[in-house]
Amino acid sequence: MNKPTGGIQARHREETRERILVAAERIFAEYGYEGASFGRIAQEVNLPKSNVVYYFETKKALYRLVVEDIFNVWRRAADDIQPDSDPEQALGAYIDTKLELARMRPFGSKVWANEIIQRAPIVQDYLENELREWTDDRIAVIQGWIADGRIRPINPRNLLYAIWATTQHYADFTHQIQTLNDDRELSEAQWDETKRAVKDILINGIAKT
Amino acid sequence: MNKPTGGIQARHREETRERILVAAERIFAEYGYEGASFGRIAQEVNLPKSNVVYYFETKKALYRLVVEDIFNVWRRAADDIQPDSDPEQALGAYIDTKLELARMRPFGSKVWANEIIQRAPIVQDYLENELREWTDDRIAVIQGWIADGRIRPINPRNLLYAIWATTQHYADFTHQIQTLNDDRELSEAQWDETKRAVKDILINGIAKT
DNA sequence: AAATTTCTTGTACGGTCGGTCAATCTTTTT
DNA sequence: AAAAAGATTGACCGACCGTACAAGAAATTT
Repeated sequence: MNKPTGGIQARHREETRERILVAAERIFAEYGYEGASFGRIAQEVNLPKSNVVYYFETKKALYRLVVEDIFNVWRRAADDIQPDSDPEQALGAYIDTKLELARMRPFGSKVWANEIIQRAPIVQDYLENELREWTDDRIAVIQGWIADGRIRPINPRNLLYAIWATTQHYADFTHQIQTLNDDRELSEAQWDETKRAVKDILINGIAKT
Repeated sequence: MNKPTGGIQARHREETRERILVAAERIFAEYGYEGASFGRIAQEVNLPKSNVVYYFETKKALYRLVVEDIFNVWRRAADDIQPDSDPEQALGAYIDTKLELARMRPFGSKVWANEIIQRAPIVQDYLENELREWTDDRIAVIQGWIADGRIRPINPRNLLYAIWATTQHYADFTHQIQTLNDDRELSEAQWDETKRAVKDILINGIAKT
């Protein structure tokens, strides 16, 4: 299906689609599903509205691609949570990666948050299948760590939620955090400190004494 | 300004305003600011659209009242965080109250989340003033606890964010949590377990060893 | 180079929305 | 009971939105 480079047209097509997807992620994040419009997205990428429609057919289809993408990125971030990993190391790396994603892909996170807040009208099937399965797997791993006495017996589900909540907070609530940081973006040093502190708080909560 | 009971009209007025506000909180939460409409809110309370408009003039004004309300409820929840409180007790009570609010007022939390995600187009002044001041006060208290060696030296700001993120997650992501709970609401027992687990994870992260 | 496919773009349409307005009804004030 | 103030409601308007469509331009295939 994938011609090596494709003709001029095929290459251009992919570039344009990608540009639109990036813009759409931002617009959906900042205006919500209803508030976002083809018009605004088109303006963002300097194309006529009808051209954007040509590439993605419907608003819903475009939105779905954006939501699925961030979900898959997050899923990959937890690949290292395995039965034979060192718990503190694996969870620490997971937190680091999630925070890195909060920084680099804040709009995707916001779109996801919006979708869930509104009861997943578009991607409920994703939750029922991929997310549920994936979550149960991770919980089983953590359960195993507890059974082996490698971490304190905390509720794995609530631990996972705490990690998701805390890491995604730095994406979804960026604006609030910046306002409380004298309206300035977090500096490199502040991000490092955040990673340190989040791991400190969450992982200290599970480590064997 | 407050006549004891007011006439029939005044009492009815307050009742109607309150009914509309409750409905609006839900509709704004589930559809977002743009997705919510006077029409939908009116339908919810069984009134003609023009009557709802009569009471609140503009959509923005109605929305603002909803957002300010949840903010004030949250603010009151932290009254016990004082220099001479016992840190673990005070933070534990704060977490309990925030989780109770996540359960009882999930829509308010969702509206707030939406507003922040979209960069606070309506209540930015609130963030710059009330929120900033209030937050700095709480941070100063926690800083004091650390200076007195009553808790481990964690970054107070990140601790506060972790508490907000984790507690509000149970409101904002209710739908995801329910989906991962076999599409069922959390039971009384599960809420108790959640309170226990969240305090366990977060407070264990700060306690002196 | 002719035929075909893909892309670009302006126009138009049916629908919804926030908000206005005037007519009517109800309550309160005088 | 007359007058004034407040509440209810349906009709309406201009703006915007998602989407369909047609016609031409560009690239690809034959």
